[in-house]
Amino acid sequence: MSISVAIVEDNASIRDGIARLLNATPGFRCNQKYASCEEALQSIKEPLPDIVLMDIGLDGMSGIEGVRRLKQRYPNLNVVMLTVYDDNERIFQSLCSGASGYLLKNSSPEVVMAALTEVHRGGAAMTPSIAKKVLSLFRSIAPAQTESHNLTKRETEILEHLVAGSSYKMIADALNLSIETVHTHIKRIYGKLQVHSKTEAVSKALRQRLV
Amino acid sequence: MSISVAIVEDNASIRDGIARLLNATPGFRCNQKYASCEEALQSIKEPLPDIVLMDIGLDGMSGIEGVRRLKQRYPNLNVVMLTVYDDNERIFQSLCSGASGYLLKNSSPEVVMAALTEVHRGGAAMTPSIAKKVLSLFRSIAPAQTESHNLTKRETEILEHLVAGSSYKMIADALNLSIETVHTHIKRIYGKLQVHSKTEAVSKALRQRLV
DNA sequence: CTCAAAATCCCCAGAATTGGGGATTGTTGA
DNA sequence: TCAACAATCCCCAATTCTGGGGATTTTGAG
Repeated sequence: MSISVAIVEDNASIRDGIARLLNATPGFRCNQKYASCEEALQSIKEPLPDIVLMDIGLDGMSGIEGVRRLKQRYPNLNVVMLTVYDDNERIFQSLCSGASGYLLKNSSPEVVMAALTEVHRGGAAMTPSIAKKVLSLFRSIAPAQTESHNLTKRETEILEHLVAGSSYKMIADALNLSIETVHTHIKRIYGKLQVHSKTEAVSKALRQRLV
Repeated sequence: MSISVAIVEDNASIRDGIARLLNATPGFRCNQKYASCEEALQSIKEPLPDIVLMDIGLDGMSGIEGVRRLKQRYPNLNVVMLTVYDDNERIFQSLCSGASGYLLKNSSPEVVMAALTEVHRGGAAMTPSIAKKVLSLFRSIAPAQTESHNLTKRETEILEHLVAGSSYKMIADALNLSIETVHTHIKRIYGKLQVHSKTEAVSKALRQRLV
């Protein structure tokens, strides 16, 4: 079965050009074309396309807001941005809004097709220059790593359950342990993390990426 | 001028195989091979290779620590991870340590070559499945989106104290409230966040960047 | 001004957590 | 082989949370 692609793009000639290209390429088809996010949000329906190609610089709602709303309504829908913008802010917003890919309009048709194929397989796609910026953004917002508290395997496991919000009893049931054993492990965890409550432990665990 | 590549890889047959492949491919050359990070850090020198291909699962110093030290000494050196691991933690650590790419060992030679070319051009390279995980990690550490749970100002304030690990009594003291007031606020917070304990609330708050 | 929302306070009872004690059984590295 | 450590389990008492009820006062937007 070929990959069905929907296009959201205000420039009619670009829109039709991409659609024609897709329909002329074995393995792809395009039967949904929209000139705006509003139109897409209103008209798109089951059966959903496999992938939505989304422009950013649209009249009315921007493509970034568009992908946010599309993903909200259809969380499993794959949206790939296809745009001329390569500034950090737009990349950042798009990816945070749930886009599965970010391509620049100067990409060759082969690159776009390859990207669509990869996304359809469950991956994500970016042009290398975008990937570079993503990595840079990634480092800029990454929390600092801290020293190891050398928790044992069991302790780490129990800490994960704490983060999930489980009570002593729930953890005991899940791991087939006595509540007292869970109690003991948690006492040791508190000692190693230097905390005195579940909330503190959870907070520390999440902030320091212990889980 | 061809792209010069150094290899850090403990398995001799893989190491020599990649080197042979590179030297047999027009546009690439490989004249630096190391079996460990220690060896690479000691022997690598000007003129630096254009790119270092780094394994992760090495004897002695891991490739992640290796890229950190290499980038520390040569900030402009490009390092690409080539590994069998695809867990979030190793990806995260590698990229934060300064890697310009992350490839899986099951990638075809063509993909590896293409990635090296892109990195040499100043981009970054990832296999699509890795890119997917990077985007997911990206979202997980991205700064706040605004109030989706419409907590009031007071409720948010109290949630912050919960995240800090405070007890009802400590919060009451800090905000000059009665414990019962804190109790009431927390009951409302639980309702809005759809949780039933402090740990769950803290976990949700941190994961969704509500604080 | 007026009304709804926010913020404040109170009681109760069952459940859960915390911090002290202990103890036994494996595993494992020196 | 033996000590250190991980993992398991138990008791007790004090404290803290959670989930129901209520209630009153402040505040802010229309």
